[in-house]
Amino acid sequence: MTESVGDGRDAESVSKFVESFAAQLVEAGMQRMAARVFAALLASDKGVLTSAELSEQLQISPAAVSGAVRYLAQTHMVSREREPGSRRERYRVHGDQWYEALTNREAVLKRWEAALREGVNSLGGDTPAGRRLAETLAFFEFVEGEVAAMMERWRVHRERTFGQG
Amino acid sequence: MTESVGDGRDAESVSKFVESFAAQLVEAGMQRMAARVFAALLASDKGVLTSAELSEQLQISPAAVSGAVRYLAQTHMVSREREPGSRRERYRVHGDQWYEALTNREAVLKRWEAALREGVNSLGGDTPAGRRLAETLAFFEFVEGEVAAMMERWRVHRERTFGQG
DNA sequence: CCTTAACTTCACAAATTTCTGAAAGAAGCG
DNA sequence: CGCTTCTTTCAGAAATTTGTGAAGTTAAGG
Repeated sequence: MTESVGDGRDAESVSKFVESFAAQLVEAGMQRMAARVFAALLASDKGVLTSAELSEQLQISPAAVSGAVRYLAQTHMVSREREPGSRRERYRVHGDQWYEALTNREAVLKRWEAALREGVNSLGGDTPAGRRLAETLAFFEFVEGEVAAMMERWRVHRERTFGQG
Repeated sequence: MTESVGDGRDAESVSKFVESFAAQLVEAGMQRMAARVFAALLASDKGVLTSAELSEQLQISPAAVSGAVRYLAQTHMVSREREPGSRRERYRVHGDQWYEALTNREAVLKRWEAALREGVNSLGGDTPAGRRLAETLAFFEFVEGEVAAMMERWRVHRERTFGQG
């Protein structure tokens, strides 16, 4: 029998996964603590952990958990719940919702598009640079539409492969 | 008539675009100098600038240009050329190639997938957490395939909209 | 209401990243 | 071949980011 994290899983394996997956997320630009918290939730039994559990499992201060969760909630990677009749908060990864958060990046795309649109206007759509910016803008607009369709196909594919989990 | 950058475009407008677009890229995780260099190339007349031009236009040291270009070349966002018979190097954005660089991120996805696969193995595919990781892995594999198809559709769409630029 | 458990905010110390000037390294040109 | 011009590397100063302890805030439970 292996040592347990409290819910019966192998603490060593969990930690190893959490750290290596988090490292990849960090490399892709996510804040370190946010990445670790997210990975820990992914690897948890129910996809739910309390602030205290995260603090202990990851060996970080409650302040760090708070900051990480704020970021993750803002970007819709996790949701926060309050158990009724308790001041203990629980954080959850919701399969369906974080895929979208990860791929959509609506807000980011929108801001890129805004900057490009301004560029096209001020440089003029009839200059070589203006045309290049316009084409880039068109690319992002295209991608935006495609991603929506792709997520729909994923939902279908997922249903078929995993049943309605 | 507006002041010029040397090739006849309005220096003020160009700079404004470069800085605001670069700022968005930085927010999305790109290094600041790399983002500025890339934006400057996008907004340049021919999509080509020399090291010296970048250095002067962005008010940064040759060393900073060197570092930024190294990053951009590694990630295939720009290509470097050397004019034959000169030790002056030129850097170029190649419409077609940087779209792919931006969307593909093959290497990144592959590493995420590797970390997830290890997680599934060590936690066991029959545990709740293992199943969650397996589903996440399936999602990335799905996305990987979709992106390739999407880029193909973009090429067609682009051809129709902009002609064979 | 008052106590107390839990989360959040804040100021600061530590670590990391970023950019520069200077020196070293290529490569054309005489 | 050495000179000159351009690029890269490197060590360090400066700025930014990160995580913590401590104080502050909110709300449950007596």
